[in-house]
Amino acid sequence: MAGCGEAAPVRRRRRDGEARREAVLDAALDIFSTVGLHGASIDQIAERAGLSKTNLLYYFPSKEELYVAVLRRVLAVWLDPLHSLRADSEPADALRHYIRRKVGLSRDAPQASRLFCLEIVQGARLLREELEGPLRRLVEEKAGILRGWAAQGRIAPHDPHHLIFTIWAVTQHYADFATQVEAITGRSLTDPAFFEETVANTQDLILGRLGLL
Amino acid sequence: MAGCGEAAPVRRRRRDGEARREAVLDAALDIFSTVGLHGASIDQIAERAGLSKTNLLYYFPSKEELYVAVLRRVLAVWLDPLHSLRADSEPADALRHYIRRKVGLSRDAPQASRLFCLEIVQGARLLREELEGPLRRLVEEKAGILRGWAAQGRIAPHDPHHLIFTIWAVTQHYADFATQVEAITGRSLTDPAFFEETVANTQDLILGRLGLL
DNA sequence: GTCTATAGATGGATAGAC
DNA sequence: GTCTATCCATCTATAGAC
Repeated sequence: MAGCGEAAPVRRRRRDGEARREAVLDAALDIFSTVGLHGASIDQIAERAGLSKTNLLYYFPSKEELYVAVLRRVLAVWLDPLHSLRADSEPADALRHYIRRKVGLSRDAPQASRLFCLEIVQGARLLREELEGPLRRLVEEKAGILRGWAAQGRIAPHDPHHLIFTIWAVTQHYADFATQVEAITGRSLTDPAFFEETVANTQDLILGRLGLL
Repeated sequence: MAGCGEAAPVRRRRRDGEARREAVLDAALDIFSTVGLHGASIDQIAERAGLSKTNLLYYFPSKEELYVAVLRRVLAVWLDPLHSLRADSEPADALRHYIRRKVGLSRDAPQASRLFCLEIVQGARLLREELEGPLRRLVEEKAGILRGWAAQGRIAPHDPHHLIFTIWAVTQHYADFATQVEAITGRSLTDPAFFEETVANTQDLILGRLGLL
């Protein structure tokens, strides 16, 4: 056991493997969100990430496991803004802020939104437990806050589930259906004026519904 | 050339071939809307339609042409309700009716909505001309009607594009994200009470925004 | 960790008989 | 119009050298 150290392989920067995994996840998001799970090939993803197919399979054991890894990452980002709805906030401010963040995500992470959309539309085979467990609980908690505000007369009576779905539907539409929005209006969220219009329109819609305008 | 008639092949009911094509299109909609273009195999579609793979390829020359045929059929259904927005209607009635029809489509033809969604989310490679041509013109016409109503003071000032996108986003959400809606609420549009709630909620949202409540 | 080579399976599409 | 047989491309995943 003497003489260890000399024969050791070149040591790259620590966490280099982690960076490589991240690169693969980024590339996979790109591709999966454009052509779906079945339309993507490992080869294609590997090429975009700058490594070989075989090498990619060293980091992720199968295409499906890579896909799920990307999905989990996306879901975390996607759920994050909802946490900012707190019982002790001013309802109008909190909702304005939430809507702005959601539209911001549609602008800054449209691929994440699209991948999530593809998975849900196709039945969420690989995400079902996440939806029925953590997501359901989170929505229930936030619905409780909305009901509380309504009971205190701070916002108009309404169905909190439908309200939340409405916010999701409208804000994500500008990412998921960006192709259509652009075909019809010639504009997209990367245009700052269009972004602000979209935020304002959605805020007016929701706050109006709750008697906050 | 004498004696014709005896040797002729058994003549099936007229338009039998057409019925066969329809069966294939139905099966293809089922499958494509669940697993996407690339996730579907001709074999699978043929089996569901009750014929062989080779035979299917007799009716449709390739998988992609079959896919496009299904898409065109879907788009026609999808656009139809918008035609009912007419300048000579009463704004509140016309919008209520339009929203009810759209939610009705989400209940009765969710697969069509999902297939359309999948195609748009993935960039509408095979539908782009349809979007930039006919759809864009149709929306422009209806936006004109909304602007007219606003100019006459019959509805509040607003951006007609965003208004139309909002209606689409919310109504289609209940078809496209039905999995998520069901995971969270345990309910779906096939439940008549939930259907009516959804219609009423969307109508209130839109009519409220236009000062019609 | 990265490579070459290849196994093993699927699936789109065609040829040609009936 | 429908069938059998088959070709050929693609793609996932593994084996094994370095």
